[in-house]
Amino acid sequence: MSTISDMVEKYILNIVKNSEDGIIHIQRTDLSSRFSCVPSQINYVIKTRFTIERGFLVESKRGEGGFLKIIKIPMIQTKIYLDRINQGTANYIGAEQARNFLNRLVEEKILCERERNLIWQLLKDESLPCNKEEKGYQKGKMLKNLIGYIANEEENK
Amino acid sequence: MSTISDMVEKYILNIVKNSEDGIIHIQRTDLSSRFSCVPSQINYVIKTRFTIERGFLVESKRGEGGFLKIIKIPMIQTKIYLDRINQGTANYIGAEQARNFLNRLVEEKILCERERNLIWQLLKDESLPCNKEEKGYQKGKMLKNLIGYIANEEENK
DNA sequence: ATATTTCTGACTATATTTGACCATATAAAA
DNA sequence: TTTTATATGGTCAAATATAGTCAGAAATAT
Repeated sequence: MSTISDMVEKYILNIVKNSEDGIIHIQRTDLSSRFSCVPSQINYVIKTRFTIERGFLVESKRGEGGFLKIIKIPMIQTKIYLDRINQGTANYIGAEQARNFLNRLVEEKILCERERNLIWQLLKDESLPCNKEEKGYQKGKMLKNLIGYIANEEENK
Repeated sequence: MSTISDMVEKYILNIVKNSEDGIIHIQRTDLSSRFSCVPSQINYVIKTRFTIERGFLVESKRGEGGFLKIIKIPMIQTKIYLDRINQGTANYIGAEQARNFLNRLVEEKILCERERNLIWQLLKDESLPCNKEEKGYQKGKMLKNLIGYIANEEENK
């Protein structure tokens, strides 16, 4: 009882698994023709299965020579970090919460002070020209991606 | 998976790298025949890859003995550079522009690679859950705050 | 019966490639 | 010296090749 999306997921996972460094390049059109589905279904699979929560980062490029780049990051570490900031609402992060989280990363020597300060310049509310509600989601998203990156870095040591 | 434009870019970069002073003269027609493309594609490569954000200036001359002169901008004093960039930093910043800018700061040794990578996690479009228009202004705002911070880093100590 | 997940397609966004037409510098001819 | 021919490079819009978004239909699970 496997859907097309499940099969596409397995197919991609397999390629990632057989790759040297957990980084692969594939083409959306190739996948969609391989599985006889519309191209946008590949986006659906990416969006629902290759998330930061599941330990993946995805980048892409359009036009001639376009591709999907899928990057595997270790989920366990990601999860630990995600759990730490996810006290309360899942995706919404307040300013205070964000600062506390960064400070904790400094305490744990995951970031140095300068790194924290630089990051804060982008994360602080004054850098986000939108309403309070949106600011919260932006901070959430930004921190999640930061976490994904850091977790990946740890792995590669 | 490399486009013609990518190859032309690499070819030129290599010549620049092997030059004494980072200044080279090449001919548009030579490049286009070498890579079997139309001459205007060389202009495309120049326009998209040899930008000021990436640290290049390009001059040219037409007619008999014409050429493209590609200049790798040498290191400038940190503060002057930041001020110039800050002046030139529009309110609206595209993703490519942002990345080029960060890379430039790394080249100038204003940021180290890790700092750039961390910052990119917050600045990239995937971290900004809003429409394209807003993303541009957010990146502009974030970069300005980042620059402001770096420019005053000494005094803030 | 309703909620959730999956699938589809029309429309959008972006990167690259191509070609027709334009601009300018130098050399040759008048 | 002025005009004309030749040799470069520049611009811009259209064609092509990818990928992304979103809303609604269809299928599946609860």
